[in-house]
Amino acid sequence: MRPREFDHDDVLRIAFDQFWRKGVRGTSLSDIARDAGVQRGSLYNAFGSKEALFLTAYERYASDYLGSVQKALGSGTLRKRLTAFFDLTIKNLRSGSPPRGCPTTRGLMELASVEGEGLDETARKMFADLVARITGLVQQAFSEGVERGEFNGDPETAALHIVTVTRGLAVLERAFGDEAQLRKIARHTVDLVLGNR
Amino acid sequence: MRPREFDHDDVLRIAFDQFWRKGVRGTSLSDIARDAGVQRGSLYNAFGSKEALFLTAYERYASDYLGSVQKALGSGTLRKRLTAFFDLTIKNLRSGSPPRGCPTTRGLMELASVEGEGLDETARKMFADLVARITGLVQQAFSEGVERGEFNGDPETAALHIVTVTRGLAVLERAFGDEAQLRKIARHTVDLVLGNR
DNA sequence: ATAGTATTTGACATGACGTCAAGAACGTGG
DNA sequence: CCACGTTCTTGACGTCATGTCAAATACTAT
Repeated sequence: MRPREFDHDDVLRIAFDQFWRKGVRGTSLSDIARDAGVQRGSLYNAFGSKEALFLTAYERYASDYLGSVQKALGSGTLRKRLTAFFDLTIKNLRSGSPPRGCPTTRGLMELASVEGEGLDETARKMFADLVARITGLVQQAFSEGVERGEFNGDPETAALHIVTVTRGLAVLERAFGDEAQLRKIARHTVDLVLGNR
Repeated sequence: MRPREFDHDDVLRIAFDQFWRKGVRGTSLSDIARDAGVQRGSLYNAFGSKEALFLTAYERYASDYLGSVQKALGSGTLRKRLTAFFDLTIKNLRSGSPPRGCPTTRGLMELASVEGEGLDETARKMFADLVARITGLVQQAFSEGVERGEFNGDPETAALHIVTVTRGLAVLERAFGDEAQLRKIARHTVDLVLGNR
């Protein structure tokens, strides 16, 4: 076996960063190859296609991100948990300079086209899966809140509402880029759901 | 002057439909030209570029859509107005078969990339403008609700929250495509904001 | 050492966007 | 009524993207 001349993980990091900044369709393999100091052909050999490279790179991100969501939602009062979750969400979609928005939401809206047979459908499932898992974690936080008398209502509906707001924040971020506004909406939402204080 | 051999508006409709279905970057001018029975060159002559064609086509949609939002939010109790607004939102993003999602949200997330100088920034402003106008209309509905004693709270914050939820619905639609779930979230949001009935 | 195998590399095919010059169709002024 | 100019159309071209392939290359394991 001839040894690979580049680091698999380095390329994945570089690729994800480019995809995040410029979108999947807006990023060419030549860009990534140049940035990584690799020949384009080597990327095809290692990953198969641009789509496959994206999926692999995104999976790394998704698993990391899910971990931090779990951590944010894992301890403290329900109010603390939700606040931490919103903080994490906003921090994520305002990361980078200039900020890059939410990779999941951006990817989902960009790739989940209608005709989608090939990648589009695979990618859609991946994004949808992440959103579903996150919703599950939020729902669990609400359920525990019910047990502790911090919340009375349907945990599933409440979780869906919270996650919907976070996805909406990802959209508003692209539209306005006003972080203070995003925080205001987040605070308002928590107050609305849990009562004013 | 040689007369144009195709209908300007027909092409805009066809183009917007394609952009909506497959995304801006996912649609080629050849596709549109074939669909419209026009030579690709004619499109360049008439509109200048793919981006310009998209902007023109989108502007038509935006102005129509803003009109229907205005209508939905224009009369009845505040609860009726918000419900009509959510109904319109969901109907819009579930239109077509298969459903095509929200063109504004999809376009915004697809095009509002970071490097964005040229089109990206122009398009971003256009999308952001529509979202801002809609927010204004919702805010006005809340303000009138305050005057009539149907609501007490900050209209601006409330409007931002509502619009955030509608943008979030556009994202969840792509992820899950479950219309009943979207309606449930919408109903829950109205109840949350206006009190349980 | 050598044979085998995976990686690299460069050439190629296809299809996208966009430009350009030449041709075609129509109004208009003599 | 005819030639002229303006606009639209058409096809060829350049560039850059994705993806494939065969040949060259550099290790590993026998």
